[in-house]
Amino acid sequence: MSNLKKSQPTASELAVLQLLWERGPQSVRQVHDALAEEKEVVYTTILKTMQVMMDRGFLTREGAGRKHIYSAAIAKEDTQDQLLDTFLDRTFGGSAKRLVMRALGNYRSSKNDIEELKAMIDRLENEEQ
Amino acid sequence: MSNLKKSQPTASELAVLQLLWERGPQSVRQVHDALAEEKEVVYTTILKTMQVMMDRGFLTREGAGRKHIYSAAIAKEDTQDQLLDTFLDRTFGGSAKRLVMRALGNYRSSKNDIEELKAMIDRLENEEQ
DNA sequence: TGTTTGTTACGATAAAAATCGTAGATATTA
DNA sequence: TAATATCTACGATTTTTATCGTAACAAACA
Repeated sequence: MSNLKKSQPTASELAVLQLLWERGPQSVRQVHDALAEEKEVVYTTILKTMQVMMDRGFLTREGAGRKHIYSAAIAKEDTQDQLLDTFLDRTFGGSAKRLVMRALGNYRSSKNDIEELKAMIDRLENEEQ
Repeated sequence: MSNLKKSQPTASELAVLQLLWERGPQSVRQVHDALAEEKEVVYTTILKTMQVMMDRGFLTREGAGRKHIYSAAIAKEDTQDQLLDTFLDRTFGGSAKRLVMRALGNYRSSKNDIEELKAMIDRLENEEQ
């Protein structure tokens, strides 16, 4: 059984990925402008980050003329799952239950959220064999 | 409204904290020996880490003779809450619901876990005004 | 055509985190 | 007491992450 930890995106890389997942393929300029609204940052910083992400296999790109258009090369769900797993170990000693209870306790849920949650629980109960 | 990000413990620091939260006050030697079971690491690395954590206000200590006994100076729950909040933003775009659904989907829950979860949901529903 | 503007490549630097080695003091024990 | 073992303090180094500046080139356009 392989126990290799796949390398995971860093915080800044994740910010880029979030954007690409949400808005689809983007140029460095687009990513920069969007991120710069949150926090001042120089264009080439984002460029460099995205070039590193290419090397790490997190992004692909297409050269449309002189510009490049970047896309996420790793799936949102897989990535989130891996990060969740790491976070769970580090912070909650691996207990998903504790994490869930805490999240539910700390953040307000709408009526709708609660309905979905109930449905999820029903599914879990039925899955059990 | 203060928007200051309190500095949060790093991954290695969290490993130390987990131990102290779980087992209570410990010497560097004890912490080192426990952590070394997981991953080879030199004694002074842990010592240094814990000294830094003192500076950062994450630990306190008592000098019992020549040895020091360290305790966690920050509360487990508070710390977990802050880390959860950061993680939620970074990885799930701030959506607690998505995080919860994912956690429930990915990790097996015992009958007991599910009961607790239902109880929690009932509480949430009643809290609503 | 020549000037301005936008883009990439890439090294350099800075900042943050993790790791280690050595020196000096104290305790233990042979 | 002398040798050995255990600790702490602390600087230094390494590793990882984040940030930036400059050069080269192409595109737009005055």
